[in-house]
Amino acid sequence: MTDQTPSQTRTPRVRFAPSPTGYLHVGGARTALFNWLFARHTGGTFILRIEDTDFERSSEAMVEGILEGMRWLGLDWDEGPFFQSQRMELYKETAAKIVAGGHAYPCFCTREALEQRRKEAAEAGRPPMYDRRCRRIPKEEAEARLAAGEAAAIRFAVPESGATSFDDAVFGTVEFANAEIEDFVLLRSDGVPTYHLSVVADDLEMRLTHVIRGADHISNTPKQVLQYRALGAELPVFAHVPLILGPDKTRLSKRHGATSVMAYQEMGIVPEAFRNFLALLGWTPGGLKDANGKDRELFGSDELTKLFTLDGISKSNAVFDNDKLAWFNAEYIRALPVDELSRCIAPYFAEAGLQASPEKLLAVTPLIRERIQYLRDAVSVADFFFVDELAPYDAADLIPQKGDAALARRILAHARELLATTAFDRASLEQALREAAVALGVKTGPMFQPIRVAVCGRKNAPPLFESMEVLGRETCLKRMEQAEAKLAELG
RNA sequence: GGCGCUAUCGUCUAGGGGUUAGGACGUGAGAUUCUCAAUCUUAAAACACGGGUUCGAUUCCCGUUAGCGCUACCA
Repeated sequence: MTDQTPSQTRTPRVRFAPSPTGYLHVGGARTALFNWLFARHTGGTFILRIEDTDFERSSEAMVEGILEGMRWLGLDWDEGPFFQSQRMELYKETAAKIVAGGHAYPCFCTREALEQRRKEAAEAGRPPMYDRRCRRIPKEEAEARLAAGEAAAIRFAVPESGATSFDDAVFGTVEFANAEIEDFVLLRSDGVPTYHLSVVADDLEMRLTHVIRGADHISNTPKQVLQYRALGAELPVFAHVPLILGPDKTRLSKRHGATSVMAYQEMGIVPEAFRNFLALLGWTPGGLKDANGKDRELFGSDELTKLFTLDGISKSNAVFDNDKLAWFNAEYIRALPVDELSRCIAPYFAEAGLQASPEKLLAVTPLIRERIQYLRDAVSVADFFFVDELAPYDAADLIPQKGDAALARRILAHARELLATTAFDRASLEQALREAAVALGVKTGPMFQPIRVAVCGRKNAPPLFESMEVLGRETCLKRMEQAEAKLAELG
């Protein structure tokens, strides 16, 4: 049976509840994004809750890492961060309520005994479920043992027959036979709640209307539904989001490369691009065509929040495609105003140890913005603007066609003379050098290559005249002389 | 193994009982061009398989297969 709840009619309250056992990873980021988009779309509340009940694996550094990732992505939360480690009383009270209702019981089995039995079951080919032996201990006996100080975990008493189901906003009705659900632990013998208890207690206490989370939680959901029922509480709307996979179609993990959100920041992904990309991984806005009748994919945050609904979420897992992310990123980079882009790339030059004044960077930015996919690429594309000495390059690159070194020499010598006197703006430079090409009887392609290599130190570079203008007469002449010397060496 | 979920180009996806199965990324070709990029044009590229239901299934149903998830006193 399925509980229909008024959850969908109340002002939505949703949450992102990561456990700080690692940095904010791509999958978590998308879950957070979906919750955030949903909250912003509906005018609801987005809550951040840190699930740090696993003290061994949780750390403060990871909490900070997660918050950093959230901030970078621009996913601002309205309440929290709340820490489960600070809400222990709530969980104990909730467990006590469930016990009082007769839906849970103390279990005196030790971890070791449990493990042993599981092993035996595995060997015997039996399902490794808890055998519910402590459920049969008479109440008085159990209380006596508790009173005597015997350690006990609290287990939920799952109905032995029937089925538990829920209506998922993405997957529809999902049903599990109760016989398949084991008597899971609510409270460990040291009094620390398990995930199963703490989510339910918190989701209830925080009055969440929707639980949007990874599809890996589908099988946990009946355990939670059972608790809602035991507590006489109404169910939130569950919406399970398909998982993000690596290129080999296994769940995305470290061995697929960058998996931490901040690694993408370091590569020079812009947050808007990442959001756009992530949003479209497992979700599509309904039937949006551009002027040419093609499906649109570029959506800014405002548009994303306007468009986002749960029923656009797909059911199948999605492979994380770096190439597509790079494309989104390049699109966003090109759409950025020049001054903003130049501020965005500045840190990468500093990191590379290059002195890049804001003024010069601003002049360089329009020359490279169509040539980078990641912000970080700016350094490798534009470093020659900011170095005193060009990195060594192959002198052979100076020679335009079929080893005609003499031609290269003539071009460079002629151009150098010209550049000593012509006005150093792009238009004048272009005019002068084009005329020179005619004078030398050389096509523009071969004409410009030696100059480009001499001035930029590479065969592929931003537009020549604009680059020379930024570089300035002095630098250009110096570099051309050096190139001529290199050519001479070559013989 | 058990349980659950899923299945359209290489990838993200649209579509839906009768379509030339649409778009995007990537890839190939061409155009443009001072190189590279950007841009434009263009090409190749998919309904996992087998049974039903139906006049007709890629679409609905069942099964198979595959993938993924869960199977802890982790979350």
